Amino acid sequence: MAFWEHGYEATSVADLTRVMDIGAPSLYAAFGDKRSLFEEVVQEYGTRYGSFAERALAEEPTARAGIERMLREAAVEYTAPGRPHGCLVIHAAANCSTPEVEQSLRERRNANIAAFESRIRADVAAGVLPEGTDAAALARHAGAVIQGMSQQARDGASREELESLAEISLAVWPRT
Amino acid sequence: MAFWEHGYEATSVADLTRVMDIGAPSLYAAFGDKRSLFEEVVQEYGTRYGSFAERALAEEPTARAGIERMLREAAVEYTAPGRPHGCLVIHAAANCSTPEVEQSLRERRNANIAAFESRIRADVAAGVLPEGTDAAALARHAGAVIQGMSQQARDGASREELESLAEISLAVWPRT
DNA sequence: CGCATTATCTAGTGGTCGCTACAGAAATGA
DNA sequence: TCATTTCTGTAGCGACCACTAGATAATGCG
Repeated sequence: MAFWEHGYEATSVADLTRVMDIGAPSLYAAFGDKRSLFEEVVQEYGTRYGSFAERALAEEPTARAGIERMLREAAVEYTAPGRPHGCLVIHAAANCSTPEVEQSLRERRNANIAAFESRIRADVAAGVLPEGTDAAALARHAGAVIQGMSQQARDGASREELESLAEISLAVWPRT
Repeated sequence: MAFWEHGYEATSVADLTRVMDIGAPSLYAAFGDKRSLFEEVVQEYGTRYGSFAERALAEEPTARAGIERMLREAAVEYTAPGRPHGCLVIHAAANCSTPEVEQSLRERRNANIAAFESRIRADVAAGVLPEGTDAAALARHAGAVIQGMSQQARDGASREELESLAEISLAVWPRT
């Protein structure tokens, strides 16, 4: 939660020991160092809060339906009361002076866009989407919309505002 | 440049004195403190690098043409060689523990989206865009695309990739 | 109970942060 | 040329950073 809200670098070990209500030595005994704790937090975040994206992509019958559901759920997730707004993976390592941490989350973001693209390509191959569809651009656009939604959630946008943003963004898909 | 690349907080005064090649006391005599120097840098950035957005919006005859040009120019600006990728206003105050700095850039971002919206509303009022156009959603979408482009530029996307992203995003506009 | 082991707390490590007192250098005016 | 003023470089301020050694408390086991 602290990493999520304030990012990797702006969250001090003193902050962590306070919110976890343990002493610093216990933290280091349990997790090794701050970096390792952060990696575990990222993984936990991925399974608990960030999994809606791949679930939507896997469960819906088409790429377009998957990304539509993903964006709609993102509007809800990113503005959920009682937890930090936006996405940890997108923001927590911004302006981080530990290159490994920054790189780790960067790879996650790029992997997500690559997953969009391959899902779209599969639909093109299956004839669900027209032949000339620019899968890479469509994937990058979905990624940009999600990243922008996360940013705007942090900047105070409401769930409704993000939902109408998500909905209008679906107009980029080829008309079938 | 240093603030642009590493953000407000991750750029230390020692970094600044090194790249500016002056002593710390000279820096404080000239700018007051780190915050004031940052504000001046933001203003300088706005007039030198960030002005393409409002220029595009002001010079093009329609909202759609303005935002199209803005997005295309953003693809070039955000990947220009020899300077940091992405937008200072979008990234430099991320995860910043000085609330005033974070708030200052947040207001700039929200003001940009508000400017998009009022430009779109003007076109709706003038009959250039259809009556039922959701100006707020269209504006937020353009903001999300620009923010996502900036993020992806930082994550290594090329100019061409951002250009095709920008182009495909234009499909959200009502067909005339 | 007595002892060994584990966990936790206190206190402090060296380092860096933003920022500044102070002394010496450079520039200015007469 | 000298006195005064402005600037700059050194050196260091207290605060906080991630991290840890050593003392103390809690626990498991015979």
